[in-house]
Amino acid sequence: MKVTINDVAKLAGVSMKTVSRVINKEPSVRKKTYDLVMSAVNELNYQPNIAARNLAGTSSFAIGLVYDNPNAYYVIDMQNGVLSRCKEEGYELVIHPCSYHDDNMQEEFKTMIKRSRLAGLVLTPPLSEQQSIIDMLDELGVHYVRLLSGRDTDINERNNCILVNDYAAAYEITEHLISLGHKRIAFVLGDKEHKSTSERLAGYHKALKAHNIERSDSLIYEGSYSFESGVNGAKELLKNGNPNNITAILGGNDEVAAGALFAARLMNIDIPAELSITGFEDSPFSRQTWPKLTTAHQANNVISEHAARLLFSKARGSRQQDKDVKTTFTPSLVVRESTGYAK
Amino acid sequence: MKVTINDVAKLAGVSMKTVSRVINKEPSVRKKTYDLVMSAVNELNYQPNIAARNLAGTSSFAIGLVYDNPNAYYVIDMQNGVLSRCKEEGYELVIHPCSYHDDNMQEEFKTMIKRSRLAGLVLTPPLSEQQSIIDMLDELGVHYVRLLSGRDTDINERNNCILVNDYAAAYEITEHLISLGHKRIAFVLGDKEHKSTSERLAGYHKALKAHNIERSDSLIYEGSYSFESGVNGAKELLKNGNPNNITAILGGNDEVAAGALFAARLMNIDIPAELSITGFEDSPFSRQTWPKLTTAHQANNVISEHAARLLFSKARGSRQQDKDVKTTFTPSLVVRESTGYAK
DNA sequence: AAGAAAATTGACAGCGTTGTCATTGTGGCA
DNA sequence: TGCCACAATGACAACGCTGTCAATTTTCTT
Repeated sequence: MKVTINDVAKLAGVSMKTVSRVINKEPSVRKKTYDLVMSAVNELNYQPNIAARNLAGTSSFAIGLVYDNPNAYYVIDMQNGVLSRCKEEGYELVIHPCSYHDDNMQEEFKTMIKRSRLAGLVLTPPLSEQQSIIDMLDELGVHYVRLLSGRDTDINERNNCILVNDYAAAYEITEHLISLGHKRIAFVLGDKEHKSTSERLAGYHKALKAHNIERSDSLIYEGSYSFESGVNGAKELLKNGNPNNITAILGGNDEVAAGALFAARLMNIDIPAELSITGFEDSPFSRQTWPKLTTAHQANNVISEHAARLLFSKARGSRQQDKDVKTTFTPSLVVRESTGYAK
Repeated sequence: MKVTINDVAKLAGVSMKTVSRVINKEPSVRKKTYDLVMSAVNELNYQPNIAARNLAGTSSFAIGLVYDNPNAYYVIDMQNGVLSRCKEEGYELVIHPCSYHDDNMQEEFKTMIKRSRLAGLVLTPPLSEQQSIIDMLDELGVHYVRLLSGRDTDINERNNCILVNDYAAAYEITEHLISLGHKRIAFVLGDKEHKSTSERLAGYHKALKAHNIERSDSLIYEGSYSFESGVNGAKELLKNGNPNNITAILGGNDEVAAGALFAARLMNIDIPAELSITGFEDSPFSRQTWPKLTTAHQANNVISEHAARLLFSKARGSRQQDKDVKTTFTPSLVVRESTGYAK
């Protein structure tokens, strides 16, 4: 019933170890032997036993994805990207959502790492930006790759990071609004624990400056990456008859923008005639509002796939830094119906 | 560095096997011995090696969640529910999205099952409703629990199913609309491959009949569980000046309802003054549209947690059918702003 | 063509648990 | 008290693979 490595070895007429070499794609196996073994593998439909490999080998055949993010679309994209790479490599994916607010999270996290002896971890914001976590992983000697908001110049982040250039993207979005004649542009920020928040804010400031538009703190609402925050932010910014003459609102992400849209509707404000709104990320969200959102496209599944790629190439030993691993991504502007000329 | 079962045994002054018994909660260990071992476990902060347990034991310490569902909120809820149970039991969760359209999916699926020797599987619709999959799993002798749309009376579905009574929920939703005076109630159906679609339709029919309202095929749009389908369905149903005098639309789920809402807005139809719309599932979606959706609340995370519960209780050997496993769930009506009196 | 170096393969001992079965301890009953 | 049944524990061999290192074969030198 169960086919083991011995059965394959017997059929191929080689030693068990040689079969092991073949399935692990180790070098120094003659082509002829390789083919011989592979045909035996196929004939018997052999599936290596993961548990045995984990036990005998130094590293395991599973990687972990760690996140603390309430945004379902984001998480699913991340999972799918990493998963597609895992499939390719014959690894399993263990998902590990956790809450960074939780005090004993870190301890629990450590336990789980030690238990499962994962081959590596993909960390997403904001955990990827938390120094204490990084330190712990370094101490434990675990391979990991961090997904971060950052610019090309941030290469001091060693070589285990995938950077998303929110700064440039925010610049582009802001400039788009400016080009439509907007000058009083508000910003509903995301969680301040996320580096993306400060990066996006910095990009926005930079664009304002480049076009000689004065910045004002009264245009900034410090919120979080949620629909509710978008609602509250817009309400706050526009209350009392919009004293700041805001003509456009940058949403920290698509959810926030959708929330702002919602609030605008409650206040009978027409989008985009009276107010322009933009999102960030281009999640399905941005196509399911009315009107559809102008946003910055960020292919989270592609990004996370590259994160996994980088992780595997690191875990395999840094023989070669895979060239097809792209380590910097810049979201690009997608113009839809939620932005228009300033009134 | 690494603490093994031997270290614990030595410290506790018992044999390795006894420690094994304790950590596996096997009966027939004296209380005194148990405490002795446990204190050694705690002192050394011992973590059993999962790989070794998998290899030596008959079943592994991970379960799988299988889904083919584009709805991110749904998937995340499912994952989180199962995950919370896994944490409790010290198991890992391996996620396995797959596409039932894909021809070699089944083969690939089989391979992965054999590879990872999972302790069990939680299957979600529509895969849980696909006979060929069930047959394959039976043949492989894998434990599984199915999440299905069905009624209490469907107990012929052996005892490894968790039922969601969409029939009753659709009845309730439809009755809600009828009580508001609606008589021309349209229905944008979900994918026909999903049993929930026919169940929801049946509940709707039943409610119409109970209130002597004639049914009409011209009020039914056969779509799928997506936003786009909701848009198209509503457009189709209401086109040419709404010849069927539709005053309410049942969305197959919240996404569909959101799509219908979107379409209505494009057609300048006021919700709920001119048209009532309802969703299904009470996903975050239903609170992020304007107006918010009347829907049927379905706690997917709770449901999936119970599915995992059931799976564990089965896998442990059917000693006792855990009484705290609830196997039937009926979504309940949540009235929000998208429904109103018929005009 | 012999000898050395390099490439390829194999033998064998773990990896850290659990299953099996044998051994020891404990309490009940005649 | 002595014997038996049964509960509690232990010894030891798997589980299916990989790491190590030694043996063999091939290739290259001169």
